[in-house]
Amino acid sequence: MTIERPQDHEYSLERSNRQPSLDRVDRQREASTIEKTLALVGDRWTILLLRAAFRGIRRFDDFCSDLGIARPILTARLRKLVDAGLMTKEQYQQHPPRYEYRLTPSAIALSPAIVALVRWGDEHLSTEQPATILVHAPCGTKLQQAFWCATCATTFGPTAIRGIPSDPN
Amino acid sequence: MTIERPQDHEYSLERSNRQPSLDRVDRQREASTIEKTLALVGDRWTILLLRAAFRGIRRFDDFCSDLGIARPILTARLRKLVDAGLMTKEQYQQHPPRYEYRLTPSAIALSPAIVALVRWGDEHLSTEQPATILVHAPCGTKLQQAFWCATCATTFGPTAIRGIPSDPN
DNA sequence: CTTACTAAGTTTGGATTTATTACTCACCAG
DNA sequence: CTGGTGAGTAATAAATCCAAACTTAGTAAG
Repeated sequence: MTIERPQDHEYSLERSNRQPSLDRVDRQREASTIEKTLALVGDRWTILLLRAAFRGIRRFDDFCSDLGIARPILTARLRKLVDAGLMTKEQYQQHPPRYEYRLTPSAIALSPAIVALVRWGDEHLSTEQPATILVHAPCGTKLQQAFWCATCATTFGPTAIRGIPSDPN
Repeated sequence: MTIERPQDHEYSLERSNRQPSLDRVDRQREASTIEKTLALVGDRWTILLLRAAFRGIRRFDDFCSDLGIARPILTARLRKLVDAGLMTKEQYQQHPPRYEYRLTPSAIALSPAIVALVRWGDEHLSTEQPATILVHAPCGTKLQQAFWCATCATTFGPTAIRGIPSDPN
């Protein structure tokens, strides 16, 4: 009994979607958002790509040589990010048509996650001094990252987090 | 808040040297940490696995049914995480030998990144209300996440981040 | 006017990685 | 001795990755 998928190749790369069994659909409600998030940015290149974009890289060949990513994969990733609204492709020159890719506000909102990953790697995986450190621009102090409670006006660590069922009403 | 990218390649120290081989090595030094990080947690399952562990899941089959992950992949991912020191495998019962997998402090330190991803997904990818929301345990207020400057004693957003070359001591 | 070059891709074919289905192994319960 | 469970392994099918070559559209050099 084969499980032939109907062809919905909107994004060829997203087709790794798992075929839901029934209890999976149930879990869908709870977990699908992060699954969607990871389907979008959870591969080896996408975060690297976004990070390069945060560093100011905008053009196809610059991404290519900066990351060492193969061209077809870069094409696919850029297209996926553009389709997802994380980047825009803009023509910056008419005569030889040339494009550049820019981050949208939605992608910029991902920076806490990327920063957290970079910082974790620097602290737990790196043997030597990281080459660059992230600082608070106005004062140059090394950046820290924290959970923040507006009510208590305090920062806190991961042990003080709790997940509660959302109560929309 | 303006959509100002936190760069503008004024000081692109690293890109001045365009030698392909050198450039690669050079990039190594700067980027290898995040590349290692992503090699470890940057696939579709590992983050999901960690998130399940954060929710309290510890046993092989529970991961399996909670995530819908295939067994061989779960085996591989768990082994990778154990090897990397993110989880421990502990025998909790002798007679039929049974194991449970627990997060190490190193993995718990990843929670800001995972939380940031979950939150981003909830805000930018989800159509409906997320099923659970994360709150500050003592007071129940919805958690926020921020960059924090110890010197200025203030929180700030991604636009106030700058990367500077690290200056050891 | 032919050759060379650049930016931004696409095509091709093979190597590598991931996933799925089916199976093992050790133990326990009846 | 049959069936069930937890924790895997094996074999195979499928998707993905990458390198290198090719395309396209325009510019520059000789």
